Amino acid sequence: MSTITDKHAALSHQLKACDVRPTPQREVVLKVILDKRDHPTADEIFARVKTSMPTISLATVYNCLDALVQGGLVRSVNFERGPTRYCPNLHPHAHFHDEATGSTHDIDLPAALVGQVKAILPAGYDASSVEIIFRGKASVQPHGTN
Amino acid sequence: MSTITDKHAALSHQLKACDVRPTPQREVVLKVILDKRDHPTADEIFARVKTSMPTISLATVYNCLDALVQGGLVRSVNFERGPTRYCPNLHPHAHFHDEATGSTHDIDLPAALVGQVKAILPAGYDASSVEIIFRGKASVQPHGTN
DNA sequence: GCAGGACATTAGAATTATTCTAATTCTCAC
DNA sequence: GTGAGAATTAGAATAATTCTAATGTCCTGC
Repeated sequence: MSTITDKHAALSHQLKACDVRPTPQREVVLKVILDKRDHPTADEIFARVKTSMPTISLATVYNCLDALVQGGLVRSVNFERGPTRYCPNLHPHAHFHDEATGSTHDIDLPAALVGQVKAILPAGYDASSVEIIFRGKASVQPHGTN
Repeated sequence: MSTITDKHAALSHQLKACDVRPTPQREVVLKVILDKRDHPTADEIFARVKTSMPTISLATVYNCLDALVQGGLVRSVNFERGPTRYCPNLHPHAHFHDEATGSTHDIDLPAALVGQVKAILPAGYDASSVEIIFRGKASVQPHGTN
């Protein structure tokens, strides 16, 4: 039982399940996002992927990320003027952007609150998604991630 | 009573009240944001300002916008990968981004809901601001703005 | 009323993030 | 195994924003 092969098979399977055609590049991109769940930018992902796949190009990283977002395997988040960041947490959650450190924390979002927030929309508005972003100062570390 | 002078005096006063040193450029930038409250980008603001002040530079528009945001006279909003947009609505409100038309609608935010949303933050998190962004389809026009 | 220092403006270059292009290569269904 | 469609690649192109350095403007203290 090769661990490498198992991981590969698992990732490949996960991609297929989401209608994303599995390729080595997509598997590695997904893997690095899952491995270090710290909301990396495309550039950071590119750097990490290059260590195990030095021939990958930045354009491919962008393409893979788009495919993964489309397939619902990762979420993209944007803060202010900064570059897009990617997040493997698929539970409904808000983001807290720590202004002091620049780090991003996931905040669990109770289903009830999502309903209440969507309820403020007047008739005629049909929201497919809601994004809640806090900005401020955190005196705790993100739980296991960043 | 010159209308032009009155408007100028009013804008100048508004800037001073917010600790933003009044300059002709800042007044015109603020004026165009207040006149057409449609969440314009810096480029759009630049184009509008140039009609009344053809010598202004884009860098100045960015500087003025930063000053106005600092002074709390306008809010900046970011959607996905798009350019930053500016909003003169100072009441607490969420944004609805219509995916079909690309237009942005302000959604009034009840104070109670803001409290409930902030209440989901665990101890150790101190949010200075919350931004709520909906994405979806609107079958109504924004009320007077866009 | 005016000199001086701090702050604002300008044009253009530079930077950053992202997308596009066109040629090559890979994946999967048959 | 083959072929059609999709993915990858490197590099150029674009878009949004910031930086730089020179010049101009505002307002305080005299």
